[in-house]
Amino acid sequence: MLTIGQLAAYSGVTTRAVRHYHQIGLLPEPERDASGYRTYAAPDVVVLIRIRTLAEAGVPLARVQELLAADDEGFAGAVAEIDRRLRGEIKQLQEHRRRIAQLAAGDSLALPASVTDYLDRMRALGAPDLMVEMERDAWILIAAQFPDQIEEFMVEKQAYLDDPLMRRLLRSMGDLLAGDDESEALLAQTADVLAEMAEQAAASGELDRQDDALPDSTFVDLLDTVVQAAGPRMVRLRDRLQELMVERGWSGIIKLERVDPPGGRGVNSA
Amino acid sequence: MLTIGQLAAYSGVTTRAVRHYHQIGLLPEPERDASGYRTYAAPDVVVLIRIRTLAEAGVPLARVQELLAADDEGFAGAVAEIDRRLRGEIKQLQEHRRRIAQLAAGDSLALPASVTDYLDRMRALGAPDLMVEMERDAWILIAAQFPDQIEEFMVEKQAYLDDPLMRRLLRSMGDLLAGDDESEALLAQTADVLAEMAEQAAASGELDRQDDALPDSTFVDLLDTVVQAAGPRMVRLRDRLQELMVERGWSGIIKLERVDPPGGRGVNSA
DNA sequence: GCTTGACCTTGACGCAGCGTCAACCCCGCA
DNA sequence: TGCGGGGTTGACGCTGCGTCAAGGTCAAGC
Repeated sequence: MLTIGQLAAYSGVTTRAVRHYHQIGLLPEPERDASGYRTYAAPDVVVLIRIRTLAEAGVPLARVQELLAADDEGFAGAVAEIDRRLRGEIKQLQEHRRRIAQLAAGDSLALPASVTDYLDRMRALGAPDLMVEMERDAWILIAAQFPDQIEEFMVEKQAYLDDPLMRRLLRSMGDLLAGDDESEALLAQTADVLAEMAEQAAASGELDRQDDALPDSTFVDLLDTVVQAAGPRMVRLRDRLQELMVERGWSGIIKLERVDPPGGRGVNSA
Repeated sequence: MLTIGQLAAYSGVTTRAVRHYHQIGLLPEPERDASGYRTYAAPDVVVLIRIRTLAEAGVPLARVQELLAADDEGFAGAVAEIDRRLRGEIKQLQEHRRRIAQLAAGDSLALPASVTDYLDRMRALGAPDLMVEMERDAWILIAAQFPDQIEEFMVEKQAYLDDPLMRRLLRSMGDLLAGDDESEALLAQTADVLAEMAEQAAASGELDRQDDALPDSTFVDLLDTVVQAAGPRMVRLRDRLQELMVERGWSGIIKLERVDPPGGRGVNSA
């Protein structure tokens, strides 16, 4: 007669494992001796070695019983299925390796290379850090929402960076954010550039495509909160620019729409 | 402002996952609105997308925080370590596949091919099923205990099967087990064969090697319980044969030892 | 204003396969 | 008889959530 420790030693498992197998009903509870110890004999060792053999081959405990009782045919079928599962798990882990290698290769977290290229170029053209970070967060959201279209978007955006108007805008924004406070003249100048870009976008028909790309108004709201997250100063700046844009006949910043300017035309009505 | 469901949808995870991340402190708990709902904004979506990106690449949640905060160098190091882990898991699964393929290829559970070959040959030579099953279980125990020596043992055992004495023993055992009851004549005949084999083993020095191979007397006891598991009839048979063997100057069956026979010599003293 | 259905809340169990205490009992030896 | 090294049951921990359970809330249609 064997104690649980001896059984475990002969079978090459731990005592904890044996008790676990009892608990899940894989191994029947044996007789107890006078003091409550479980008592085992050779057949238990044999069964336990079989269980261990299967478990070490990756068979889930829940299926071990079935396999122990299976005939040759059933056994072969079950084994084939378990092998399929193992292959699937291996493929998944290999996919994990691929992804993590990509991350290590410099993909900013959650952004494809095309977007990080774009952001790098913005920075190189003098865009202030705060603005680049806002762009980055916005593009993380967009890339998650429209993963299939992100590459087209980037082609378009890269083309924009060649436009002298965009260069001027980036410089203006840089100037605006450089000091602690912003001058009205600088704000007006920035708004002028923005308005001019809006006209150009309207002329090229881009505004219509924008409506297709961003049909979801709540998503636009979400993008808007990126600005809020950038801090109160950025919000104030955005609000001021929006006011100035309305005077120039445009509402919205993320999603532009033509509006009637209040009061006169281009006149400072504040 | 977003609810947890909207946050989850934008980030591509489940609400349950978001709450889980709160629970483990991976994502800070946000403000609540008047009715106790969690309220989120864009930065939460951004962080959550980053978390998902890492998690989908196989980074354990416990390390995600660290990776989000890491600089390029630390990030690369951590990624390398995670890749090592993934490689290890893949290797383990491949090992599982190898083993399960072996099992499917016909290895009886927990026994190498050499032993199943031996058992098959025993059966072919007319050994009764009950005896072969006892042998099988005994060899499962031995193979688990002495995995490195099992092949040598089998070479020796296979040689035995060529011995005419062993053939006679198998036939005798078959005859003994064939009926419901066993005749004294058959028992005596079987004991004679056993005694002759013992003499032969002693002459070839095999008994000494047996002492080296089975130093553990408790292991011999364990092997003995294999007989008990085969049923009361087998136990009775074994006991009777042992008595007869003692008369012929041998004790034990699994581990033979020379003894003084009681009373006369080869005379039926029962 | 009331119902309905979708969404929110906290809390808790479940999964695989045990590892690892904790608190207590039992056995053999000096 | 005391001690040290076993044994026993019970329960929590780990990973990453899924899935009830039992409500409270919100928006919309009647």
